Amino acid sequence: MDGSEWRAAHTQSNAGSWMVKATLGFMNRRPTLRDVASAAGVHPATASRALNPGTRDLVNARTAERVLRTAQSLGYRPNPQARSLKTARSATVGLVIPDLTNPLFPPIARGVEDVLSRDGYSAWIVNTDNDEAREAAAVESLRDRNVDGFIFATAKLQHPITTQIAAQDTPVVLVNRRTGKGDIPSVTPDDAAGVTLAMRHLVELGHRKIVHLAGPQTLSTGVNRLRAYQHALADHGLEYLPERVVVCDAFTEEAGSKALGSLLDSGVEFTAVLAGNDLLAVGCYDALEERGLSCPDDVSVVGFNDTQFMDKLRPPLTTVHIPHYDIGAEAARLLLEELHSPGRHPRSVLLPLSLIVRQSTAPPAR
Amino acid sequence: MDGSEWRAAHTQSNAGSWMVKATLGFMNRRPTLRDVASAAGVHPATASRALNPGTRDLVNARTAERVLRTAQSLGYRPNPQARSLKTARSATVGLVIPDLTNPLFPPIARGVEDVLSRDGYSAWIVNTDNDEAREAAAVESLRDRNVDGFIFATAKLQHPITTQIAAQDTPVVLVNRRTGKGDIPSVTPDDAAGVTLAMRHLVELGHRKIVHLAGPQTLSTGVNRLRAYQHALADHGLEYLPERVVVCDAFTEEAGSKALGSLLDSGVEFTAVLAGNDLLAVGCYDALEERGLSCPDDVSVVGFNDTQFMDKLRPPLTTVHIPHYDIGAEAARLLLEELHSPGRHPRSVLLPLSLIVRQSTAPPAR
DNA sequence: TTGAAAGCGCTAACAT
DNA sequence: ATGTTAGCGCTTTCAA
Repeated sequence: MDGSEWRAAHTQSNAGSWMVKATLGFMNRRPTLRDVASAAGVHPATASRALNPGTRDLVNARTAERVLRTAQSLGYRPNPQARSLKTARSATVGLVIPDLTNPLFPPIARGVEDVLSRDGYSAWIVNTDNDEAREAAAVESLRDRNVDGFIFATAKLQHPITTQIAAQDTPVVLVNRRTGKGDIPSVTPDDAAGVTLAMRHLVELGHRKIVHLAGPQTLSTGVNRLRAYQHALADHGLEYLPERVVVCDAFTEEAGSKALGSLLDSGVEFTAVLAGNDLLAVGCYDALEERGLSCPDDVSVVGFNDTQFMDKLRPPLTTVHIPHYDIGAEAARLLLEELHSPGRHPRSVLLPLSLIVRQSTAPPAR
Repeated sequence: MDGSEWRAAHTQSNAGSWMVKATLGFMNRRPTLRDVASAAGVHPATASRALNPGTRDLVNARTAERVLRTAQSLGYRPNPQARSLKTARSATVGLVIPDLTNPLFPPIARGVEDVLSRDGYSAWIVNTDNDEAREAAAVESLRDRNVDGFIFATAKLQHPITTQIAAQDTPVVLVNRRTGKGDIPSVTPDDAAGVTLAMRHLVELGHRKIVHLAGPQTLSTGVNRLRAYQHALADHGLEYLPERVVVCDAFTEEAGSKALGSLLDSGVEFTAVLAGNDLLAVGCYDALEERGLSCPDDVSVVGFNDTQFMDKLRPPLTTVHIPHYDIGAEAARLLLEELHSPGRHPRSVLLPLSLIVRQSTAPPAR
């Protein structure tokens, strides 16, 4: 049977329709399948078959038609819990997000939802607040609710939870970040390519002393961007100096401010900063301002992600643009594939990105 | 029985625990209540009573203890769908949001989730994309899933959907916006007070010609802030000129840019803008920049909401700060009250706010 | 092509 | 204090 029809069958809104009946006194509860069946003069099993596109052709066309019309006129809507109890599926997907207030994630969530809903699925969004215990609890709760698959935006290089779930034949797709082994399908920006673009831009402006605020080295984004920074230095014939890298313990404004602050105060020489992401870059702005320094006059800054408002900052942030919405959409597509034909062709996708040059980068003063 | 205990009972994470059993070959499916019961040597009904804090005292203390331990050791987790099917409750609340990429809403959602989860409830977040049809579909889908209540961040002055749902004795709380009749509990910022603060600030700086970019007049926030603008003018002995107001059709950057653009191009004189919210204010920045004008040198701008990054704009935006997280948290509290004791004391809450003065406001040039 | 019957996992009224 | 029974609303064998 065609799963997508099965799910899409009752997705259309009959909003308020049974309420009309209720108000008119025909019925004071939601109609059930039995109600439809008896109103149509058939057995509930027949009504069920008629109502589900996948089994519809097991029933006489005229009967099916009659059942459909009856259901429509009663404003019947199937009870997903009952269906799920019976079938052990739920047409629902868990979307696990580390922090919804990070502007990177809402557009990704939108992409996920749009693609899923086209296929009759919905997303259950949970926030883990970057906390492993909360994540474990949230995931258990989603499992309890019989979600058919997961999309994780919380992957770490070592992330037992995704491994466990994937091992249980529950479809999983990672988004934005990957795990270390790379054995789980994922949709991420091409971190290395992004850093390459950013570094070339800085070098072309004339920068030779470029520091990197690296993200947590427990995350693929943190590690990949750091490595790409090192490679870019080599490619441009520049020396890699360990003191020019600070590893931040979180992708937050505060961590960025602290990291750049420590560099500025340490006497390490540099004219440009490659920040691990936009929030770290915003933290750089804070650190510079606190010390009366100017961006880009004293220091150039490049971010990563091109999140909302980065074009409105002072100064507007030069950053690597990633296709947020598409990342989510593509992740949902991979998951749907996996749901429809398990194990067919798992794969990981790197999405292309581009450098957006704004006013936070300029040639070095000297 | 104590509902909160009932729900909280199995909220703790046993992550992976039954998986261990499965791996060890004791069982290859999730243990059910029957499994627990038979392992503990009692009838499923007894196990159920023992497992639910609210009915626990109906059963022998030692038996209860044994059932609990058995459940724990098997890694038993109740199936919420089965429970919901039986009880017609779900310990779940629908959170209806117009647009998750508007930075106003994620912190509100966090507040909602935190308070709900403390009481064993979870939130189903749905995005309506400001579209009535999508909203209707989403709400129907939540109803299908037996949510116990709703929190709407999408209220319009005329908003049949909330009225309908509230009329069916489903608890509803509005957040950020209210409906026209004001008969549904709500938690909103004190729009009028906020505008009063903002206007006083502008007047004290010396502004006399202040325009207002009003939000949609279908929304309480749009209407309340416009009215408060008019009252503030009167309070300060300033004349209200209709041409100094532009009503925007959405709270978006684009609408703000268009609105201020039309004012600038129309020749209407003004030295300051009271924007209906931060996104409209950001739109003002765009319009000013396009015309080579400077904020605050040529025009002062005040926003509303103090959303993320408004302190990092160029120039940093003077805006009315509202307690985002608390708004969500308080809404969840009201809903929980309503859930626990329906019809006890419905009420609406206005949360206090404060003006954050930054660099987008300055005395007028002349 | 349709109906009968069973059961997903749980709770609650009733009986003991 | 515990067991019996029924049923929430649905799907899916199996039988006719």
